[in-house]
Amino acid sequence: MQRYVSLNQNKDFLRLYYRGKSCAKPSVVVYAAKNRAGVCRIGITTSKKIGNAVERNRSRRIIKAAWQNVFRDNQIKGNWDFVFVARNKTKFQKSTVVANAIADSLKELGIIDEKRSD
RNA sequence: AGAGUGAGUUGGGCAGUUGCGGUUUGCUUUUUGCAAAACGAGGAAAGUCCGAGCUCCACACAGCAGGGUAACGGCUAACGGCCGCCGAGGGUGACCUUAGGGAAAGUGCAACAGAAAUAAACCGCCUGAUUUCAGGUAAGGAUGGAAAGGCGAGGUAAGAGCUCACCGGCGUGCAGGAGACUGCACGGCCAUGUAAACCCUACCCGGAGCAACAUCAACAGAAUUCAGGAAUACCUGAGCGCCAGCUGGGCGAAUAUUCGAAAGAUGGCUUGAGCCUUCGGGCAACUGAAGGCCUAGAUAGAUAAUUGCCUUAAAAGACAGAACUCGGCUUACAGACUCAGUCGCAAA
RNA sequence: GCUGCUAUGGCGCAGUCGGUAGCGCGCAUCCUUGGUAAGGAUGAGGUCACCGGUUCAAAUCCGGUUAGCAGCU
Repeated sequence: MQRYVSLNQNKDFLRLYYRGKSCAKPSVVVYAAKNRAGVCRIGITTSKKIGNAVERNRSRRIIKAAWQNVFRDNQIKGNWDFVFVARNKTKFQKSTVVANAIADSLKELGIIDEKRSD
């Protein structure tokens, strides 16, 4: 299993916000777009509205753990860039809840198959 | 048992599964990848309010300007910090608070009210004159935060430190103390408040900050001047750039420097005024010796997710995330625990 | 991470060597007009971001807190 590759350029985030497909859930917002990098890359946004540094770090870790569960349990067609935006509820939720939310979002966007996500 | 005071500790633990960060070791070996091991956020990491180390700017210089501190003695690398102690204020008490030099060097300000605000006569009182006034007087009234030291007695035409006792303040002398200061005696009777207003006195401070700075890579542009003497090299004068503000003074010039543009890699980056234990010195802050230990170094940013058990009356919950590093201060903080004083009540 | 600046009526701003806080636009009422706009008159609206200190007295001086904004490779 390969570790995640993170997005760190502001232009990558802007590209997903303007060009990518999006799906909003109460716990997390997902943006997705295809890339040519050969791997799947993710970026996590935690704004100052979430809270102080501890709460932002907490949200980031929960999303990262949820993404690792989704990436392990599902087959992703092609290479995509993802941006996950934390919301106010994220820091109070378990990572399993957030993982279900991400999986549902990716199904709606047609990135993963319905069958494999049991 | 109750109320209250001070000081300190802690800030969940254990195990399983899936994962993360740099380090070390081994295998593979151009990078890289794989495996194993131990380690991996705080008491405030926060605010950035002080003080230092470190780096660059003349290994940093002088004067002015500017800023800071403020009883006294000590501790410290240093400090605006800490300890002790003095004065003042508060509390029945344990104890707490305290930017606490100088207003007799000078200047400014003191609104409104009040007759008058640093200088005195509005009412009143007394004397002369006789209803216009002149003089004396700070006892009493009224205003104010503050009204000419307070209060009592003598004294006087009425009054007044005019005189006296006590208290307060100032000065001098003596005694005690390391000193601030305290106690006693004597003297004269004067001094509003404000210095977190300017200021004076004493002491301290050069500037900027790890996004500093160094090396490598990359880079399209601009500037590096003029005069005189001389030998292209040097000297003199002016200019330019840098040296936190001004003045002096200093430094600089072609594989170099400065400005601009671009923003990438590596170092700086963790062994340090370090931590623990024992013994010694000191009332204490702190310090000396011996022994032991190595305890985060990321660069969009690593400590997570999930399950079970323990602790708890119950629920793992408060405040909160290192970013060059230390010493403090301030602010935020659920719960739990320890120690030492105090007060009144009851009982013995 | 570091360095600065700001907070005053609904909005934009004065006032900061202390002495009872104002201006413009906006708002309300009245006048003017057949009616409206413009104009004129009157009025309301303020914990001077918050907490403490100095002072007789603080928007102002001093310390702390909160929020917002700007700059630095």
